[in-house]
Amino acid sequence: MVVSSKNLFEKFNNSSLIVKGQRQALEPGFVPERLPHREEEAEHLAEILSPSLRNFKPSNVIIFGKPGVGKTSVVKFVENEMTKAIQSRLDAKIKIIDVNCGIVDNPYGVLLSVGDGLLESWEERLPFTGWPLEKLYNTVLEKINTFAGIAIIVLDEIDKLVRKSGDTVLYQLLRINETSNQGRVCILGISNDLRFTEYLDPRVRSRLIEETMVYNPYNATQIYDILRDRSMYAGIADSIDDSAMKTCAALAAQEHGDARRAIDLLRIAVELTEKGEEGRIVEDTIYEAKRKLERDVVVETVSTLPLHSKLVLFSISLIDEIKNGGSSTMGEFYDLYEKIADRMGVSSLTQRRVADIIGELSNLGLIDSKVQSFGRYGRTTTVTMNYGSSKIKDILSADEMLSQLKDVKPLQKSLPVS
DNA sequence: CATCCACTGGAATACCGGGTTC
DNA sequence: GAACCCGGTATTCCAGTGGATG
Repeated sequence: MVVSSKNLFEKFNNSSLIVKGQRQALEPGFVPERLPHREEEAEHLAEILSPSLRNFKPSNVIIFGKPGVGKTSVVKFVENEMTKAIQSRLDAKIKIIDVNCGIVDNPYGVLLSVGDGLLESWEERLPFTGWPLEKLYNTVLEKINTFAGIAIIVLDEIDKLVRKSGDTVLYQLLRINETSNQGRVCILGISNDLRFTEYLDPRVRSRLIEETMVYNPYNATQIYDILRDRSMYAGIADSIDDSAMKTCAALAAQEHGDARRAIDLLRIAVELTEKGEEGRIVEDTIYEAKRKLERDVVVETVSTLPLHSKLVLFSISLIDEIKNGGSSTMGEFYDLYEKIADRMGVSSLTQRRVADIIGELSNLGLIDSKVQSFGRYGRTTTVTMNYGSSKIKDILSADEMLSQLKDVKPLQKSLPVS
């Protein structure tokens, strides 16, 4: 091995030749100073929330829109602006509490986040489990009362919360305004799913949804503008071909106008270029970035799967291999899965549970599954692989526990001829 | 239109981390 | 600090259901 006399970090240290500005501008969480094609939405939201500056409770709002259409960005942007506005008015008592329901999706967690968001000092943090829900709720209520201002609770991915835990937390939060004589809460929900309100109790629905906003997907031109903006912030504008930027925008526009994906692509293209020699982002770099992104997503999702999901996926890929891309039925891969689990010395899950795992894998896009009826011969789910089974097996083999299965072959006789 | 297999929704159970009480 | 309470999560258990084919 050649050991250079230079410091090990030298080659990473000298800043990129491509990124001459803020690198964060290419990261998912970045909130720019202006939001191309979302100015009106930001203004509208600010208008809805503005009563809080005069100590009135604003209407509750729900923002709908597909992923990557700027919902969260607009909200974060307005939050920042509002924080600035509060600083110049000492009389306004406002707290903004962010809850990401994609992560915190149970009643206890949501109430806890609200309670912690109202804290004045670090010491009074609430226990993250253990208390009866009622006690937690009363504590939160008390805190809101002593705060005696307006708490704007931002529930990102509110649809996930409702789907998983129902609407009781929302009911409780809304009830604060009737019980509390001092503080007020305003709920700002962000949802990917237009229909989640169907799961709500009518009383909750009418009180929660006082205002709605629907953000439409961006088209290619709009994404192009966003990308140009971001490349300015990042200082990469001179290093990227216009055609590459257009391609990037076009690819993302095809996927429901998802600006986040466009920015992801751009970021990866930048990273690829930094490692390569050309020093310029061209159209091909974007396509290469796209392939890398897709590959990474599959590797990431497969390798972070829980053990039993991996085993199920493994069985499916084995059968897929034997049948040369054919589909397999519940009976087939469940038998195989049981054998594999047995060989590994772990107790197998029931078929019921495996049926759910199939649903999860299918949601992740790793497999396709559909229920098929064979008349007299009953009903079953058949699944097909979405990615090459050898590729999936490779990723799975990276798992220590599974590497020993590399050479497992299902017995031919266990597979009925289809 | 009966029949067959397993899909599917919900109740039940087990276990976990953590607080509370005595 | 043992025994118990609490809510969350994962899984199992059970029973009702679906739907095309023969």
